[in-house]
Amino acid sequence: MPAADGEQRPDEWPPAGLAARLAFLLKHVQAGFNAATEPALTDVEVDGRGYAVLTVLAGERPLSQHQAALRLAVDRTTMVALIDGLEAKGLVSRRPDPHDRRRNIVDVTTAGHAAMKRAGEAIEQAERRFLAPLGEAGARQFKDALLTLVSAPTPG
Amino acid sequence: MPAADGEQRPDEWPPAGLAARLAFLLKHVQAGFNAATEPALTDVEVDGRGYAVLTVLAGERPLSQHQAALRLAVDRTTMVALIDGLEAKGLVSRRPDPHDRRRNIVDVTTAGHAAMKRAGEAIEQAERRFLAPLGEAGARQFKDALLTLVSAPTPG
DNA sequence: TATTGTTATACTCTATAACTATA
DNA sequence: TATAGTTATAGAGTATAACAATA
Repeated sequence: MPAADGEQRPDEWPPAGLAARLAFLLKHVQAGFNAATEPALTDVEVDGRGYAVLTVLAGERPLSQHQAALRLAVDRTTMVALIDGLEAKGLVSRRPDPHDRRRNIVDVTTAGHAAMKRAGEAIEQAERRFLAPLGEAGARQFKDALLTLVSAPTPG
Repeated sequence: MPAADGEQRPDEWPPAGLAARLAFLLKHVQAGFNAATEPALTDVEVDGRGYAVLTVLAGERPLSQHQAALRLAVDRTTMVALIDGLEAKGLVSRRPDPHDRRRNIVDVTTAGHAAMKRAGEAIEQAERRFLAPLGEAGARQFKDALLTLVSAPTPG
């Protein structure tokens, strides 16, 4: 993505031939939302990824690194760095699973819960602003559609 | 994205805390659609990106590399490699702009038009399959919503 | 001076392979 | 043998900086 914001748009946006292409639309909606969310999280200790990790860890406990990785659909090697980052900020802590010492159980600290709450508020506000062009009912339908596709068996 | 397909999903998918988070939904819908599209394009000479470049070049002529880059919202340095790839396959050709010799005008060759047509058919079929869980009206509404967001002024 | 194409370079994100320790 | 965490490494994708040619 090229500066997504600072970059000027051509006269015709989106280009006529791609205005109905799902891949193009998804890519740029995602880029637009990420660009809109980033500044909203500058005051918080976590970015969108960190928020997602905290949310999964806080939602279902206790969770090992690998279990959290499965729920987020990221590789367990990716999870290592994510947890490292959160742990360095004191937002989570690792401890060995007493029942299976191969595993690290990851707990969300008090500071982690606080950061998650603040990030969540900023994110939800960013979502409302971003989805405003759809209207309230339209935004709800849009999210429902996304959820349907994400939940769909194989293809989604 | 971790093998998106081969990877097993956890019991709860998407995780409860993220089922309403736009970034998470967009990321995984996009990943799912890309995974669904890729095999559909194995027989064609272009991938999704190449198809998008061809479509923009064929839709509004003549276009320089930089103009095409603006329409696709990619950097002009990125466009160089994209055109290189298409040119190596004989799908586009570069020629200097007679009115401004700093510019390369990029033409879609006959082979390029043929590849674009075949890719377009495969992609549209993949879209229909992927969006099937929404129903016909739902799929149309979903695409309309994406287009609205992509077209929105600054935030999208 | 500014713009276009190009190259070299670097950065982000994430996966694969291989190692250690546990099971 | 298989799994969890870790590390090192590599690949994809894309950006920034700098240069040559042209305007």
